[in-house]
Amino acid sequence: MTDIPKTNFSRPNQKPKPDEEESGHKCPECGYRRLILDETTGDQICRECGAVVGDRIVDEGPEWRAFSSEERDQRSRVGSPMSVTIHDKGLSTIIGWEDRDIYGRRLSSTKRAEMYRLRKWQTRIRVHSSLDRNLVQALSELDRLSSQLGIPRGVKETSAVIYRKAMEKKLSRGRSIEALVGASVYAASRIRRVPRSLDEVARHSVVSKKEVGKCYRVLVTELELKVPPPSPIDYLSRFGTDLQLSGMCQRRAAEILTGAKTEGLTGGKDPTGLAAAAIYVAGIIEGERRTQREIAETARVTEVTVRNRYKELVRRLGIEISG
DNA sequence: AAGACGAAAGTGGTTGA
DNA sequence: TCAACAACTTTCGTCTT
Repeated sequence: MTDIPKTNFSRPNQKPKPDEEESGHKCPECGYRRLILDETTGDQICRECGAVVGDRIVDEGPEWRAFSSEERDQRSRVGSPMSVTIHDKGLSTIIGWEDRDIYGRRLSSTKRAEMYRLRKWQTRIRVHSSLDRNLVQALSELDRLSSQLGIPRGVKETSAVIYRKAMEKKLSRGRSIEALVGASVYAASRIRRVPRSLDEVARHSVVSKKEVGKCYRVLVTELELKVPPPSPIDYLSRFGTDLQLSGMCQRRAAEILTGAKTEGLTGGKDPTGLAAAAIYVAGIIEGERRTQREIAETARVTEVTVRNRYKELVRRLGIEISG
């Protein structure tokens, strides 16, 4: 009756202790070895606590190519590249509150009055409608969620676009910002073929999986989003990186999955489970064996699923494995 | 001792009457 | 709306390396 519950490491939500050997480097914030590189920003993002660490390359966004001096003049940089993830698309200038000029001298009274007027208008214009206030909140939630999920910048931008479209269609009425942002992120990650599962999104959100799912369905139908069915191949690079597998091994896994698809083994099956199984088999073939438990944990499925899928793959594709 | 295996029962989502 | 169903999970005892 009073049995102490046994530790079961196959539980998908079981967190490894800090300092335990995991993939990636150690996060200075939380101690987990869950740092992953966001190629688009060069940031190291912790998949555990969402901390952004490492040397950030300042604003490496598009510096336009110029082929003539006129072009150079026209296109020389002013400020950061425009981004839809900033509520006013990054075009605003913030007027400081101090009544001093850039040299620290006090301003004349007429100048002071002018600055006061400017500031007043700025606050009115910048966040002038409830629509904008909603966006400000949504985009900060988007920031948080996408950094926790380790989502690349491009996907984040797509999420922001989807969210804006949802706002235009007034889909935000009666729905929570968090759920709508979660749904946008989920949709965007699938559209851009770096899928996160509904589970993963919901795990880092304050709203339930059910609600995110409901919002997602609304988004798809109302915005007529073209969302491709998730392919197990899309998961390979993420899982492969987490498990520190070579590119060769990942390619082998992709081959196996392609074979499985032509054999009709993929229908109705959990794509993450299939990807996990393919990685298991590929690991053995390429001499980079990972245990079923390790793979199950990174793919967030159970060992049993990995086993069932890989047995099926081996049997139906006639793959010989040794060891 | 860790990893792999498979049976059996339970769970949540989809489908079709 | 409900039952049947397939896929997946949980749990656990056993075999293999």
